[in-house]
This record gives sequence, structure tokens and C-alpha cells, in this order.
Amino acid sequence: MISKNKTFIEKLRSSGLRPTRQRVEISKFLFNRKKTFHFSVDDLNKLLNSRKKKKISIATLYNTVHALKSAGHLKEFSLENNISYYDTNTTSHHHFYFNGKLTDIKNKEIHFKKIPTPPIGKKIKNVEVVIKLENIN
Amino acid sequence: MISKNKTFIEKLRSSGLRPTRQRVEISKFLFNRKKTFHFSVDDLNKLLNSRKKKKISIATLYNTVHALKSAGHLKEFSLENNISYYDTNTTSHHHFYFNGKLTDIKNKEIHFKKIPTPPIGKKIKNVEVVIKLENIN
DNA sequence: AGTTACTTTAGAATAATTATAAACTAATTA
DNA sequence: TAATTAGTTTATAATTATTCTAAAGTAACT
Repeated sequence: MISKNKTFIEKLRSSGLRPTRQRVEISKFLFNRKKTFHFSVDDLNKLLNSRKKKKISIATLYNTVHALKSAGHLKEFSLENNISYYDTNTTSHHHFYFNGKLTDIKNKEIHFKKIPTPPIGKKIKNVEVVIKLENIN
Repeated sequence: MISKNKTFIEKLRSSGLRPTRQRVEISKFLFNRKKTFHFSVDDLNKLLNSRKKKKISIATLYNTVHALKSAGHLKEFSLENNISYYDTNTTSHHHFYFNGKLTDIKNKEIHFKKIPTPPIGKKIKNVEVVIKLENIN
């Protein structure tokens, strides 16, 4: 556990962020997992602060998520409910969408046969696909 | 003009919406154009109500946009600022994204060579691509 | 024309997010 | 190690998009 924390302390430091107790705890929670994680600040608050003595204030959750986003450790996105969500996978990738939730699709799972040329003066920064699902029934 | 209005009056009626002065005016503004239109309720308010004597209330703009969406005449989407946007093109299609704005890409402009199989019990409802652009230099 | 049901509207209520500024703490300096 | 400083956390207030409410208005039907 101490070595785990050290990883996050360095991650924060190398991003110019002081490794405070709160930031380390949040980083550990967000990045110490196998699968990528999609969450809102409200999710984070509930998951992190319920059943805990020392709660992290909501302001800090917002601050930290913004800081991690600016540092390139989180990617922001929106669904149709006008809440900011964050993705711990910051690489360009694709998603399945079902029932208000996203699941990652690796980039190599989707190949294009034809793609439009960008308008003059512009180039493609990235291409992201959302596959909306529905029940078969 | 009267014939134009008639079109919208019928469009509204056939969707079970009473063609009120406000709804007809909004419909005309939204659907009486060549290109598809992407807007927020705030955009609509500014574009429709500035330089006008009889303004349409914001509540009505929300009501009408929701009604048009429910009737299948508008499609809702979100960008990264947590505001609801609406698209007058309700068919499944793709977009270029640059500088907070979307431009339509017709479905036939993009073809897939490979696409993942959906999880068990689910099928694909639609596939939508966003191509993010950046300036060349 | 009168009645009924649906609409519009101003304003209040809600909820996610941002701003503020005082208390706190990590890092730096002496 | 103690003192200084610069960056952080926090409670709370402010902001903003959106929804709710209920009273006044209007379209449609009898």
C-alpha cells in the first residue's frame, strides 16, 4: 500500500500537483484499477465519502478532478443529462452506450473503410465512435 | 408565407401538438432551412427574441423544444459544457466537431471495415461518429 | 357563444458547477 | 527544526441551465 501511494505521489508531483492527502486518496481510487472507470463528481462523492469519517469536500472533488483533467489524466465527456463525466482512459477510443452508461471499445476493434476529408485548413485530431445498444427481446 | 405556415401547422397537428402562434413561429425558424441546424435553448432565445416586440417566453421555448423532441422532430445531444443542444436532423448521422460546434456528415460518407459485436442480449441501435478537427499549421 | 382542455407565462424551485475567502498544510528557507 | 510562503482545502455563497407551479390565455369542440 505504501508503495502504491508512492506511485500516485509521483504521478501528482510530475504533473505539478502537490500530493495532498485528498489528491492521493482520489488518485488511488481512480487509477488503481484494471478497467477504465467512467464517473461523475457526484459518483465520486458517493463512492469515496460514504462510510468514511474524514470526508473530502465536494469543492475539493471538483478541484481535483479539474486538476487531473488539465494534467491529462482524465478525459471529460457529457451524456444527455448535462452532467460532466470523466473517463480514466485518456487515449482516443470508442464506446458502447446503453442505459446511460458507457463501456470502452478498444481502438483496434473498429476500422474504417471510408472517412470524409476534413474541411480546408483543418485536419483530423481524432475519431471517436459511439455505438448505441438496445435489448434484443 | 401563408402556405409555409400551413406546412408547419400540419406538421404540428399531425404530431398531436396544437399549432399555437409560438409553436408555428419556432417551427418555421427551426425547420425552414436548407442545412440542418444545431442549437441550444439559449441560442434559440437570442436568435428568435432579440429585436422583437412580442417575445416568446423561455418556458415556452423549453416546452416547445421538448415537445418537438418527443414528437421526433429534434434530436438532443450534449457537448462538454453541460448544455442541451438540439439537432434538426433526427436521422442517425455523423459530425465534425471543431471549436464547440458540430457540422453534419452524411451517413454514406463513412463506412466501416470492422465493428465489434455487441454484448450478449444486445443489438446495435445506431453508430455515430464524431471527428474532432484541429487547425493545420 | 360557451365550455373544456391544452398552452403560455412569470416567477419560484432545483441541481450541477463555480467562485470566494478564511483556515490549513506542504514545501522551502533560514 | 522553526519560520515563511505558496499552494490547498473547505464551507458557504453565487451562478446558471433547467424544471416546476399555478394563474391567465387561447385553440378547439359542442
